Amino acid sequence: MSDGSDVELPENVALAWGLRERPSRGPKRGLSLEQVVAAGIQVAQSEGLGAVSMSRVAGELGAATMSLYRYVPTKHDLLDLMVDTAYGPPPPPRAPDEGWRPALTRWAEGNLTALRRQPWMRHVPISGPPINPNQVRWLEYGLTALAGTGLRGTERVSTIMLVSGYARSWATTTADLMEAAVRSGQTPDQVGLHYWQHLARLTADGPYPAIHELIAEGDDEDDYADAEWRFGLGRVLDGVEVMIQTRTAGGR
Amino acid sequence: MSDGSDVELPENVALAWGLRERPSRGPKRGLSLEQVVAAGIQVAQSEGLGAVSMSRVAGELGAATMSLYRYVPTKHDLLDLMVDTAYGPPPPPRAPDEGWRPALTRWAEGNLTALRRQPWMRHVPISGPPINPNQVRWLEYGLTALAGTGLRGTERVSTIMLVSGYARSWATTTADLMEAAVRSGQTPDQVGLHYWQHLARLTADGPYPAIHELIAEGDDEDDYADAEWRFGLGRVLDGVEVMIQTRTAGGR
DNA sequence: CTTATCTGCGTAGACCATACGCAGAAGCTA
DNA sequence: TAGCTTCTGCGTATGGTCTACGCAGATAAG
Repeated sequence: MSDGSDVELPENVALAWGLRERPSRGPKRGLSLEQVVAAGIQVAQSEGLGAVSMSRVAGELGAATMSLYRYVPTKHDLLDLMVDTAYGPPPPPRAPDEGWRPALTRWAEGNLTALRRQPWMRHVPISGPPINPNQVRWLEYGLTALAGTGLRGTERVSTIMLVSGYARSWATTTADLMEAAVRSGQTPDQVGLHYWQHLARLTADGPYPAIHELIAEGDDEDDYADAEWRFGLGRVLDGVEVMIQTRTAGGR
Repeated sequence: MSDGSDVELPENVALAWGLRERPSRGPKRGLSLEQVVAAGIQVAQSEGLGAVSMSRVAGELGAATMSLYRYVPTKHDLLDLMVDTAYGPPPPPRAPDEGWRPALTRWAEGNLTALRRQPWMRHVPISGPPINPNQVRWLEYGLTALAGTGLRGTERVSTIMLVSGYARSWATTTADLMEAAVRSGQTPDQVGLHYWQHLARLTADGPYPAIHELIAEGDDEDDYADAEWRFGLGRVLDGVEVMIQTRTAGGR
């Protein structure tokens, strides 16, 4: 019956997958987990993650603070749930006749889009490997993009982590810049300009030749941001391609 | 005298670069910024970032909570300063006769080592582009590794960001796993095993062929962690190499 | 010696997460 | 139908958090 390898699911995971059947004894619940999560997302979206407190979220629902703890074990679990549903489902998976590269590109851009639409998500620390429903769906589609490439299992996983890590860090940096701009009432361009000015001044008297060369070279692109994203992603995928080609060619 | 393009440095940056001369009027200071930062690091290192509160750090120094605000404008600025000094200086820069790839590899591994030595750093959210002294030094050496490769300025910056982002996200995931293990009194291997077991159970009845294939393939490496790190880094650098070679060969 | 300025720091305000326990609602069992 | 069990929302309380404000005393300039 039980083979001993069974370890019961952590509470938060069971919750995320909807595996907690409501008991039939007591009074009916006035709220639902989905409502609580949605209210949390709404607060985060409109006022930032910092505004997400148990009492603020409860207020949004017309409930008392402590009521939320009937739906969620801990605030951090609520945040995890919020991230999972705010991320939403992944973009369409690789089509039968599609190459791995366009599929993985779409997957990466989906990551970026999700993070851009809900920028507060970048401030929720990653609590572990992907285990919640949407996270798992994203993982599935990411792996699907790499099926049949000859990459080993761990390599496929590493590649997915590599790409999503890139999307996250890129989204983070640009969103930080954007928010700094809004805070100071400037355009992002101005903020970027000030950054380089400050950097130039601070490094002026020190041994920073590479930075000076960089500054001297100047930098006035139009579609700067998007080009930079594409560049990084292109490098990552080129690297993956190199490996795939050696696998496909060399056989072994 | 002033050409109008001058924008004064933000307070926290000036502080980080030691550009705030102490005024000569009042009584002598009982502490120094360095001491405050060091105390913060010590608390973070021994009890985790969560234990770093103004009162805890002040206690470490035998001072009152509010005294710290004579040295640091805000708690978040303290955290930024802590990260900058805990990161420490970068590893040796690219030697004259050294290729870009070993130099950048060393740089990436330096990132990883720093993050591993002080794992609490991963929980301090990145507050903007690198502007504090050690951050700038790391940037300098990273760019140095790419000097003379034919890469444009923005491309060099993107590459650096790509590599450091990879190091950060990889360090984060492994440290999370490690801490989860410690918390539950298991070995990291056991935690990893449980993860795959849970994932298998949760996806058992759903449309997750790629995940099932991954699980079926099994995964029992010895030096698993390190191999995975090297794989991702290798992919990134291969991608960079592709671009450098087209630049070097094709001219324009 | 006066005066300006800076120091450490006590107090207080406005939050926060969450442990505990209670009154009442809902269903199960007899 | 009665009683028991279990579950509900949520009030209260504990023990934190950051930091604004302002005061008493120290220091040095004029």
